[in-house]
Amino acid sequence: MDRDKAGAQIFGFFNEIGIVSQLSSALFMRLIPGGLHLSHFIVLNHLVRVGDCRTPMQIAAALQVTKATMTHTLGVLGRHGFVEVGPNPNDGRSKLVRLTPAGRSFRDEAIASLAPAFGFVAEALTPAEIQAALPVLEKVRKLLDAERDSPTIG
Amino acid sequence: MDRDKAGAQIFGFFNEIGIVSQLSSALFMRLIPGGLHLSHFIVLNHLVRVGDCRTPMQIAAALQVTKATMTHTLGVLGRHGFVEVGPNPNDGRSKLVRLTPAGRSFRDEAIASLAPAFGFVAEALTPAEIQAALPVLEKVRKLLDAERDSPTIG
DNA sequence: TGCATATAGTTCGATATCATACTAACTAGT
DNA sequence: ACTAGTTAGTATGATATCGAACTATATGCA
Repeated sequence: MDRDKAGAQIFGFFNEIGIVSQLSSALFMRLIPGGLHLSHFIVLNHLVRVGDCRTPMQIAAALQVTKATMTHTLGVLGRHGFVEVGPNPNDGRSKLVRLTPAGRSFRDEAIASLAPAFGFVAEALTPAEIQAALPVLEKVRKLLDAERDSPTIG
Repeated sequence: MDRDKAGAQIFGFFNEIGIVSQLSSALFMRLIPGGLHLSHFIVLNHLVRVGDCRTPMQIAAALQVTKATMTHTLGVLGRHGFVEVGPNPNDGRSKLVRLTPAGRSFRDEAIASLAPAFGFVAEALTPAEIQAALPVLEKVRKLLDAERDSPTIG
């Protein structure tokens, strides 16, 4: 049946994505200095890209983790001196996260030390190959995002 | 610089893969019956696909997790009655994992209940799109596998 | 045979993540 | 104002995963 074949194919597709994600995360964590976890680096990188003075909830939503996880992650980054969490003048329940100079330079150095390993992959891949896969991945991400917000099933 | 641009592009590529992996895992776990973790299901599915009577190490290597994790996962599956772990006649250090009928039918039912949600994505995606992305993902996986076995960096 | 090394699996401690429950503070409707 | 409901963040307990140390078995070499 067509539907079954499509199902099997999409299953293999997600399986492959999961494996690649796992392998790239493992490579990331082997190379990142200071034993920081990938998720910690991602928060630093996010703050650099979108600007700091975000609330924990904003970061958690952007990075698709729970707020409890974000509390934990910000605690780790704070203990490393990479972020500072202060009060939010606009909302007494909330807080504001700011990147410290140490956090910013750690992020920059981490990217520099990671670049060679991932450049190795980038060189083995043609730009055409990346361009073939990226739009599909983005489309899938949007589909999954939509499914998450308004489930068609359960 | 070309190299920097390539690095930025590959970074976005892996970032997108990570997000899709995370979202699809979350969707998976929302729908899988019985509160089983995705990793547990993956082991069941692996045993169905490659046949059982695998050793824990073989499964761990195929699924890219440590043997300690596999010990834990097989314990959970065993407590559910989905697998049985017996001695390995060929190697006294080792064991053999066998799927039980309950494990096999759980896997089948799980796939059936998962199919609609992922079929939703499959229908939004054209086969051409999947065929554009899959070979690239497989190539990246092989590159990362090779990098893991013989690191060019550190 | 006997010993050094390698491998399979387990155990243990640490950490990341989540779900749930809780507190504090904001918001809306009356 | 008050009250009900909502939202931000934290605390707690559970689970998945990993690395390192350990045990038992296997292998290779002298």
